[in-house]
Amino acid sequence: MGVFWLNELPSMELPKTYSPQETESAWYPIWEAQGYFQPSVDGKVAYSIVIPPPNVTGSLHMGHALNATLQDILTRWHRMRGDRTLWVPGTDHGGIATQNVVEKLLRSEKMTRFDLGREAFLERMWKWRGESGDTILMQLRRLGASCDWTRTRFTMDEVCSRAVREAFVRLYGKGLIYRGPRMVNWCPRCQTALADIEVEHEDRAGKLWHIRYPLEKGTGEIIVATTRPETMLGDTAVAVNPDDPRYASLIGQRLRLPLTERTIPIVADSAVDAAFGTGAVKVTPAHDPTDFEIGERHGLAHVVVIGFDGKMTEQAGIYGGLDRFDARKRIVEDLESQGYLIKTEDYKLAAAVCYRCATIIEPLVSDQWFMSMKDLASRAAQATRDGRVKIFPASWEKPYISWLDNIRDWCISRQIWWGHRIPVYYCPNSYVPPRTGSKTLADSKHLSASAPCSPLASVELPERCPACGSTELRQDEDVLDTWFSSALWPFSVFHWPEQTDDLKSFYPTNVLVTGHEILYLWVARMVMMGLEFMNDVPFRHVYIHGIVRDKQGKKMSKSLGNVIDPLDIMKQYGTDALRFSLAESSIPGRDMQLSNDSFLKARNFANKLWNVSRFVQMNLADYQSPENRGPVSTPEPEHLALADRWILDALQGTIAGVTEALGSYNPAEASRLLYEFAWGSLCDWYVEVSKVALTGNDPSARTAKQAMLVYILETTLRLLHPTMPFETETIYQSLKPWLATESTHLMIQPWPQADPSQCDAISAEKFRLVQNIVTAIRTLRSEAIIPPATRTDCFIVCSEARWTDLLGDAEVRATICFLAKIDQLTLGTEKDRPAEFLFTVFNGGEIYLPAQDLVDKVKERIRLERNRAQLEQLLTKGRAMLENRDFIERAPKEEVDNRRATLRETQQKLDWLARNLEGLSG
RNA sequence: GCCCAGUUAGCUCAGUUGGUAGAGUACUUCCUUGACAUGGAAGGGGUCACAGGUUCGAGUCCUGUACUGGGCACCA
Repeated sequence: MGVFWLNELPSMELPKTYSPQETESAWYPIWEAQGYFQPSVDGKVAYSIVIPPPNVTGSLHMGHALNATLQDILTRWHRMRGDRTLWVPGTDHGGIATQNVVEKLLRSEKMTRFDLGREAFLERMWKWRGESGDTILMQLRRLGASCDWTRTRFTMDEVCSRAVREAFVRLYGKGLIYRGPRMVNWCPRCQTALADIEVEHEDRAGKLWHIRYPLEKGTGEIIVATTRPETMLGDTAVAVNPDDPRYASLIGQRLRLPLTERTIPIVADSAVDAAFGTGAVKVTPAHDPTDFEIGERHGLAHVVVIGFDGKMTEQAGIYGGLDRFDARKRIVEDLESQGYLIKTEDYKLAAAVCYRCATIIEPLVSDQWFMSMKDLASRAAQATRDGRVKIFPASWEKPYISWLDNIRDWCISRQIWWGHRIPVYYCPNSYVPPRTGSKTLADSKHLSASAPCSPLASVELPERCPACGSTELRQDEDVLDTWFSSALWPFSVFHWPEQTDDLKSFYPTNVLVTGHEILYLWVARMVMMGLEFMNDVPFRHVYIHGIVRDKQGKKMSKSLGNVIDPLDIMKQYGTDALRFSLAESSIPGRDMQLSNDSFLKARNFANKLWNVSRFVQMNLADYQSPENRGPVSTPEPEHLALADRWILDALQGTIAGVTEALGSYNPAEASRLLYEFAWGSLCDWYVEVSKVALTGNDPSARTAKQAMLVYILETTLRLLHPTMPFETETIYQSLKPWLATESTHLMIQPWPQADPSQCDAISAEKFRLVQNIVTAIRTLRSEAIIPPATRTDCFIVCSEARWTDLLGDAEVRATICFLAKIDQLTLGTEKDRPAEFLFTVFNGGEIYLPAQDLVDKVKERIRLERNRAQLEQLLTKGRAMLENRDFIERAPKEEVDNRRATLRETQQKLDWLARNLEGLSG
């Protein structure tokens, strides 16, 4: 339970086993209690992020975990950099999605929302949201999200609601919001209109029915094809292309509409593609957007045969009352039995479905609220064109701008109850829009024209109609699209329209972090609203991350049953491992497939970090941190050994690289660099090398190494903290006795600064040679199957003058001996080489392991022949290149020189090999 | 139909300005040595989807093809 041992045990030893569950639970409340999540008052510049508010429905899924992890990495990083950092959390009421959840609950009680009535239903909604609305926020805490919870918002709290009303009233006043009858996408299941962008297209198997429409007079006929035969009852024309010779003579004549008593005209319209099907189209103005437009052009009547409930209307005659799909079946049967059905084809169609419930959309004419988008959209597009809103990765800019350029007006009214009710009021003398589904187009036009009072848009509940003084005011029944309030989120969270300090300090925010699936639905609209109401963009950067997919590349979804629950991963591998894994997989511009391998890798990395920290700590017992050296002491240059200079150089590269990667929204690169440094450099080499000094009998060398280890580890912890906050904080606490600092928590330590003075390319190259020699010896031992426990002597012939000093250095020699399990290392010339030996080469010379009884001459010969074959291949390739005159003449001189050097090295190695092979046979 | 990505080791994926292809995992061999077997050392394994082109040189740049995924439009 918790990490109380940290506070209770004076030794502060890290437990032997890394168990994330124990170390992760304690820090969050401590950080929060310290007020670290709130913006510091003394930061130089503000840095703010506003969370994409998750719906109050459901709980944290992997997409949320990714989104939140990336935001938290940025937030923690900027906080460490000393910025006045704020991450605002909150939730979205989620409109239709949330209402659907509660309606489902009602259904299990055999009730509908209409049974309850609006008021009781909304009570139910609020109760439900009170019970489960904060679940996801608790889970974000669990993930480590360093949000400022004192600023938590909900899109339907009073602060946000007021902003919604204010925005609506202002837009209405400018004439940018209007109401009117239009053809909209209607979801018969959700019982509401949807915006175009809320309609998804799914490929579904369908049929194309060919139906014969006989001419009213004479014996001719026209064959039309349709995927929705039930709409034929609402046909008011058949259209053909004016240039289609097949039908030229028929234009203006009338057809008998099968199954009805009606006749309909044949009209010519250029929207008809003569090449498709029969070239003749049945026209149903009341039930199809294209037909609606044809109908407008030709003055065709609307015959509404499908109602808002998805059932056939009275106008559908004997089919009235049937569900639209049952009616389709019946109509096809009747057409067939009466000889009107010519043929039926299989047909693949992109069905328009509701993005919330996948029900097939019915295009219907209805009276709705719309928002004019052209002007707002072009300003938004301009903001990206001139760089005020930059999108990362930039490849999303083109589709984003193209969407804005081709925008159509936004249907913002919804016929649901959960949401912001439209702040428009009607008196008895004003036009009242027809209740959806009950009136036709013609009715509402009439009512609108004759009303003496105008509807009243008002932020606060008005007392009376300003025109006629009536106090009998009725509010509009519709609620706003949930994305309307989301669009105001970046400033409504700061109490707009109040000019609060927060609004002034933190708007515009620095970055919006989101997936590309809501780029248009949400991001574009925030930019438009920000420009409109704040006269500035809502964020400078849009960081678009990938969508989490499963191993088959499918989007994770409950219905597919392929979800990986982040809570399970946290339980199994730890939160830090989950975070690291998400960050490391988050390649810019690409969706990610998370596999168990990825979590495993991250968990093992966390474990490695834990253990190297234990190693450092176990070796600090006699170490006193130097005083008055600032928070972390860099060892004095004169005490630095080769390996120290090398790791400092590598650390500088890592600091610079990680900082650059985070700044360019590339957490995968940052994670990769940290993994490589921590594991590949620190653990694999530096720690091993340090054992020589730590176990040796030179106290000053020991102390210097201890200082180095503390410094390197502590810096690594800081670099890793934004990604793995819990583990790094735990380790940091255990390291505090040696830090010579008043520091409290790692979370608020400064981000490491790259220090060019610590770069040391020469030492780096020297150390690489040491690595090269050690690896060569290890390989040799492994190939010759010398057990690790067996120590041997080593004889080196170094033919590069520049390395002889290095290999003469006692410390370097001790290092090589330790790492390669060598007893006695001798430097000499070729003529002194031992008589019996194992042999290999490195980039600067020859390595002999004098090992008389270990040499099996036959095996050794085979081994060396194999090595020779490899080298010869390289040599042939290298020679061919250098014999190519074009290469010599055209390639950069440096490149050619490099090749020459490499070739010389290879040749030399080969010579040595050949000579030793001779020696072996002789 | 248009546009955008992707195609690299058995698997999951990196690869910045063109210069002899990398990681994790899996596999083989050796090792439980006082940080770590959730580990260490070494090794095998790749015509970088295909076909052209540019270039001294292409995984990387250009064109085309195939397949996969995504976005947009049409869909009577």
